[in-house]
Amino acid sequence: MCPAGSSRWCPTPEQVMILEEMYRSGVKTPNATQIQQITSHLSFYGKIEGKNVFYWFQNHKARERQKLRRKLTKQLQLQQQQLFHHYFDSLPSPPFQHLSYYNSPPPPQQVGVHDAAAAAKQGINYTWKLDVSERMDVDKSMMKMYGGDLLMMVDLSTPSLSSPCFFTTATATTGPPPLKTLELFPVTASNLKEECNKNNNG
Amino acid sequence: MCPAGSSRWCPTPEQVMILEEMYRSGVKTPNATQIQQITSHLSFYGKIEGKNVFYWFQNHKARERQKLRRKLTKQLQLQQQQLFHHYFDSLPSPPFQHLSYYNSPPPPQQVGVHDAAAAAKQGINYTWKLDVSERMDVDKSMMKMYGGDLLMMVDLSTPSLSSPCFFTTATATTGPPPLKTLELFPVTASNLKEECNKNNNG
DNA sequence: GCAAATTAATGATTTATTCAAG
DNA sequence: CTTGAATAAATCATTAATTTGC
Repeated sequence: MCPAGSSRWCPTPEQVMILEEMYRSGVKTPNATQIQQITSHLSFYGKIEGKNVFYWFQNHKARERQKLRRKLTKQLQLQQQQLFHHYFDSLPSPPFQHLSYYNSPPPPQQVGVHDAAAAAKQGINYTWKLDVSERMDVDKSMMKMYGGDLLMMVDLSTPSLSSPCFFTTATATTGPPPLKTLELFPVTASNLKEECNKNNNG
Repeated sequence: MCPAGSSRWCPTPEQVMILEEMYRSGVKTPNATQIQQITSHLSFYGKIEGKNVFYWFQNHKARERQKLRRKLTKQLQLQQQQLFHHYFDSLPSPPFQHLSYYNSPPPPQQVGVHDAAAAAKQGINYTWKLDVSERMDVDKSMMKMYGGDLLMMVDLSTPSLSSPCFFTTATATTGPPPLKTLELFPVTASNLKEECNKNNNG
């Protein structure tokens, strides 16, 4: 909430909602007329003046661009992974004819922890087992979902790269995986998000 | 509990608790690696596979959004009702010059909507009132904002030219301005549809 | 109390939209 | 302009909660 004698505008949820809807509708750089109309309209929902609207659109536009740029760089980083996938997809005879694809690496704000040291600092110590035999099950079910379309799941081999917030305890390839590590389930990831954002901003 | 030969996954309370905790902690769209790790982990508490985790996050995210939207929409509509009264209660003695503004097919360089059909599909139909007497205040704030760049201000005199989608509502010479236009307050297409669905289902 | 009927939640699929690369 | 990749929205389908009449 907004402090009583705040020196700056605190938009109400309604105001934000309307502004965002207008932005989506194509109003990116309203002129003075539009700004005033918007201001008049929004003043019903709370204290507001023209410059607030002006700044809002300026900032919002800039930050959308920023988001886009970030997404673009992420996309570039993704290229490697995709090449990786295509490589596996073209393999002659994998255990299954088709591998499934179903999701992407998370957006930057969810990743954020870039190394073990940072993770350790915040006391995040996920330690999970990955049962290779289960991967096949998933692949099969995924195959159904997307009708035989390509793959994913393969980046499991590089979890520490694509998903720095999680650690995977390497499972020995011989014998059934011991389940004891399951007890180390994520106790709390309470400040995971903040840390991730913080790191990501840097 | 879950029927024996159930066709769908029935999460245990522990699984749900953990999933929700992760969601709150910032995991909104886990990638394949994370999904597998989560799956492996949750499998300790009961039968589960990757697609269940995948779907759970998809659904949970969507339904949280939906909940939020619904809440805001309700609030908005409530306040719009209040605005209806507020507006007419505060009407000075007519006749005033009022302008109605239709959110435009914006100029090409700011377009987010690619054609009229798309715009129509999105239900873009803002209709606002503008009290001309308020424009003076704006000019002052705008001047300050733009630090002497007066170009911004001049198009106030020709709103219908600079923004072809501004209409002037002829104020009836006999009686008050038409009241019904306020009902056309900004309502997004998604909101409408959502409400329709809600009504149909209920 | 207790099922049949009804409603609400939610898991699973399908469809539409968005963005950018070719 | 078309297409691929990814996501979100909408929808379908089943399970859980609940209401209702006995």
